[in-house]
Amino acid sequence: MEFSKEYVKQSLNDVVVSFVKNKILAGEYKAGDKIIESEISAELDISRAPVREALRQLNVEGMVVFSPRKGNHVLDMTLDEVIEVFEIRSILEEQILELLVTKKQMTEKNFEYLYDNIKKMQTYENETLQEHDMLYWLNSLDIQFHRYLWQVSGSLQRAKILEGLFHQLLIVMNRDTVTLGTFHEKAEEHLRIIEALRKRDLALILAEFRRHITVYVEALAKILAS
Amino acid sequence: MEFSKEYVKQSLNDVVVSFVKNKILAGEYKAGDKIIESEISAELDISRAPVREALRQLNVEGMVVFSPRKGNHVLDMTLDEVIEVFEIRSILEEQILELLVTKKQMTEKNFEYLYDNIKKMQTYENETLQEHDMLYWLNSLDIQFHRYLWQVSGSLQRAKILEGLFHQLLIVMNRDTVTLGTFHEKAEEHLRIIEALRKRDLALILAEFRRHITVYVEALAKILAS
DNA sequence: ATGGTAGGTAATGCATACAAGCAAAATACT
DNA sequence: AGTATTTTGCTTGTATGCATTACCTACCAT
Repeated sequence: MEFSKEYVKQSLNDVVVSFVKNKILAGEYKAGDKIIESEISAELDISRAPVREALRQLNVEGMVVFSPRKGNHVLDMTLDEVIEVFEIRSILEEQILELLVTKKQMTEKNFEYLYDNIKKMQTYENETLQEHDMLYWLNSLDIQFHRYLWQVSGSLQRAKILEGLFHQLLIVMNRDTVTLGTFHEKAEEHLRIIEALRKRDLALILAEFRRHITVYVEALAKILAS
Repeated sequence: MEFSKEYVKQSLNDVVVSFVKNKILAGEYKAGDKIIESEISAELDISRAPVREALRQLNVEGMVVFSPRKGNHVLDMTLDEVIEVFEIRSILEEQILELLVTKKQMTEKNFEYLYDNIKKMQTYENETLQEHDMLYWLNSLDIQFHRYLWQVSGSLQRAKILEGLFHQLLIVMNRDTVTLGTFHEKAEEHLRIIEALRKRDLALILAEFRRHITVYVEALAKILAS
């Protein structure tokens, strides 16, 4: 992932968007939780104006549900809705993987970034973090892995849509309890996708990706069944 | 399309969103045009607060580009970007058509609505409207046709995404001059899709839909080449 | 003539104050 | 005691004013 070297002052709007997204990654905002404008503005010591704009943005991206004058909430979904989101995410990310084989080929440097990402996820138990921070760290690695592929493909529009869908699924994933156990397998699945990408075997790539997705769906189905 | 009978007071935010979308349909906002908050708030005689929120929403949906402190603009796209949007729109709408064959089958009433929509589009030359109003009327019929299919399929998430993509393409379509001549063919293409849907022949449906899309892409390519 | 600087203008970014609506607690009435 | 009604508080909706920044223009200096 390339970053501009120049310092870009980000608006308070962006600060709030990142703030909320990070809380979702950390499992701090769970499905159905209230999101009160004044609480966020107080916590960040800013006014409600930028908070409102950020929440509107998160609403359009699907993570926040508006209930005018009643109180806004974190998204909650039924299993059917989750499956719909997965279908959309799958097809878009499959198109991206196809692009990475046909048009925008991965460089050696790109592969190095991804191997490094996977390695970090595999060795997470060595870290001495609290469960809460650990969840945030692992989810960050997970989204960085996918986001990197989106970036390299050059498909900004798809990346923008996937950004929202990914967080929607994350909210449901952290619905009740926190399950850290699955990340080892997740790293393994990521590795298989990358090695298929290296072989530039589209059928294999898609097969590995679909397996990756299927594992996720089934985990979510189990969570929502309880 | 079913509407609630109860009167629902819509927020000023929604008013502004509709206002801008309608201007896009009417070809009044063209690619790259400035969108100034204070102008809209003055025209609608409201404050800037709800206008800002609406523009933020339209920004996330892709129709408005923010340039902090420089002045916000209507989207503008290169041909490559247009093609990317089309690829996303195509795959999502194809999934919807598939749903309409496999899961949510169209009722006779649904078909009637669509036939009526097509009929209105075919007979547009009888109307005694200004060119400006005519464009708005025809584009409204066009989006209503597609939106209806999205609604019937029950895929709210896809509908939400497609809503933005559709308007993005419309902006490019009305880029320079207004071309009303193509709507006759468009109505014809819509009709062919519907008749394929009636036969519940998925391969035929997708073939007709892709033809519909291809015609559109080529028209846009011609516009952007000039 | 050219380049740079200062000031004015126009647009968005943010803060604050007040209005409006909904829900639940508190009160009054039967 | 139970039900209707009032009240209060919480949360979002909207308006307004000031702050900040980018651009444009004019002017001065080289």
